[in-house]
Amino acid sequence: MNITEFAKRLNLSIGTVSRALNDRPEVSAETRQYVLEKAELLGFSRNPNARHLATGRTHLIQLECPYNTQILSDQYLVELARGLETTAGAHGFDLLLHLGNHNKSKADVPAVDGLIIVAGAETTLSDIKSLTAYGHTPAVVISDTYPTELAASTSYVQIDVQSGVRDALKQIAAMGHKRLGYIRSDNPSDNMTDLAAGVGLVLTPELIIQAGVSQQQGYNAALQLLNRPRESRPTVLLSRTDILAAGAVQAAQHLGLRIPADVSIVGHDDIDLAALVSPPLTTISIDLPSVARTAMELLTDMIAERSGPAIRVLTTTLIVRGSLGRVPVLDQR
Amino acid sequence: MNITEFAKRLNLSIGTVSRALNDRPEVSAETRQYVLEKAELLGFSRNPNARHLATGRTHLIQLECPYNTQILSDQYLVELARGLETTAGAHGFDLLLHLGNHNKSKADVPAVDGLIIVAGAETTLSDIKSLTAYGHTPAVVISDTYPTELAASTSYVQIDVQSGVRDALKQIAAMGHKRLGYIRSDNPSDNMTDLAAGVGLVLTPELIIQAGVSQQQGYNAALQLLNRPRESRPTVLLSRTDILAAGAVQAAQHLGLRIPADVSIVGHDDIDLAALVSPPLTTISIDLPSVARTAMELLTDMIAERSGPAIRVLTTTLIVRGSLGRVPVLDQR
DNA sequence: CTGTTAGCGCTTTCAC
DNA sequence: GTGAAAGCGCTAACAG
Repeated sequence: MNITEFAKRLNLSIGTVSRALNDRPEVSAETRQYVLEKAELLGFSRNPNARHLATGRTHLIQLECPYNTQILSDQYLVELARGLETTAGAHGFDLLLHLGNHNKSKADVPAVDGLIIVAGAETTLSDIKSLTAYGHTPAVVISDTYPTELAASTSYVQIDVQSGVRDALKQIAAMGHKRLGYIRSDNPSDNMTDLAAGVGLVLTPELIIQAGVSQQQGYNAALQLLNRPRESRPTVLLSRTDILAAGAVQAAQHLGLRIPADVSIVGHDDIDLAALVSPPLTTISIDLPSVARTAMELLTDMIAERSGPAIRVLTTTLIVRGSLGRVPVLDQR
Repeated sequence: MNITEFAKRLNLSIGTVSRALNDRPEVSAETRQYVLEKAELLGFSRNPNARHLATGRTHLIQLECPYNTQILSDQYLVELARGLETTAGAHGFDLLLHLGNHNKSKADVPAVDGLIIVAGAETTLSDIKSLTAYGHTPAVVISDTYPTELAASTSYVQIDVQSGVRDALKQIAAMGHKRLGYIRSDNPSDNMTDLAAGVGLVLTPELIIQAGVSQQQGYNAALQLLNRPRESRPTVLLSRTDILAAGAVQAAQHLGLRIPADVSIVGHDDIDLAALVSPPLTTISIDLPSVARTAMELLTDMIAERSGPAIRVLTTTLIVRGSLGRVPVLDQR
């Protein structure tokens, strides 16, 4: 049944029915009530496609993820998606999922009101431009690096990883550690050495391992670091993600090292897994619900043209759990 | 720019342009080529909403997940979603994500061509009916239980958990185990006791624990089972999910039990995690890519009206890894 | 093979 | 406060 037939049954014009259904102020309360009741009764609901065409809005937001990226463990992704969906729902939007594993022809881009782009290490400005049809579709990019150039109609939620890392390093130094190992993912652009130096820790190149994404890769990297001779073996490992850290925990255990008595391990992201590993991971927490909320609010504001593009920086914080302890006595200098 | 203006610039009628863009056979090759080139050049692309209204199709498939369900670890969900998206993409469909954590008013259901419903323990037939608008929208339900009643226009991909469980139990029995512990999730309807009996294993009620979903819950359940007096302590634990099994592994290790020398552990689902735990989990594998492919093909066939609702049963298979071994000598009878 | 035109089902002016 | 009618931008049936 379409609105014409429905209106006919109610002896009303389609205009009135439409206004009632859209909660417009011009209809009398009784009429609105009557229309709503009848719609329920007769099982009438409007054709979304027709509304989309008439209004130019679909209430759809596309979540665009890179296919394989370091920070995105599956848990991270799901936790973020849940947060986004909740906020989106509160604003009347639905989430369209693009995991980035298929190359669509530019022709049949779905009609979305906006995009949330989760940036990976390889996401370029030109990717963003083509996704947003050169700024025609409002978008929010979630990234851990500061945007070098701003695209039109594109906001940024920048996750300031440094803030939490700095806290972690401070804490690590306070615990007496001198030799830090760093298991990093694929992102080449971080200045961990400088940050470490800032708290008096020396991070030499041999103690930095480019690991990747998976727990297995974290395991291998940690093995390599922990198999060094005792006097140059790091007493604490910092990992770019919790998944890598979980692998590091396994590696330590396989080598018969106790955590944190023999070696401390610090993760990053604070996904659910972090608290479940044993010992639970001290980790640098990204407040994902708050990332999701911020991103979605920037986006809905732009869609509603309440405001233009903006940049929000969210800091990360250290969550202290059992995997970080004092430096072993033997390694105190 | 809309199709009218675009056609005008090409000195063609909108009909011809539309046919060329839709790859219809009635246009000459040169015209089609010309239209395609010009579209690219002038940056013209059709308004999806107008197409949706005119064709009655959106090329959108809604992925409906229960909010919190036992089988669905985040990894399981993402692996399934990736598979679905790949197959959907190959058929020209996009995926709309509904994680089920917001209650939408029935009024603004998005316009989708079909649904994939991941059934949880609490998903009822009436849930399915309301999601599909009482069979008006084609749907495929992915479930591990056999549907009691069929909804109209609704196909089923049933994951036959029993097949793999039977294999696992056979293998467990062959390894000499007598006392089996079972860590189950929230789904009350399984006949593990009967299945165990089928291979000569006795599964008494005390050795079945209703755990839940999380790794922590698996840990607790395993602790409870493994803390029993030696002569009644199970020598092998079977878990309903890999996440629970991962918790069980932790519990065993905390109790100083070696896996599999002192206790064997078997998981379920074969998510990526299973191979990464140490020792890697023997687990009952659900071939998620194949679940995804089957579901999506059933759905696209129904959408295209190539075929009606159907039921496909996919079996599970045992993947043998390090966490399952022979029964300890002391426990041989 | 191409042009013309009638819908698709709604929203939204514009009258009254 | 309500009705009538003009779009929204496309597809597809119908002529030619």
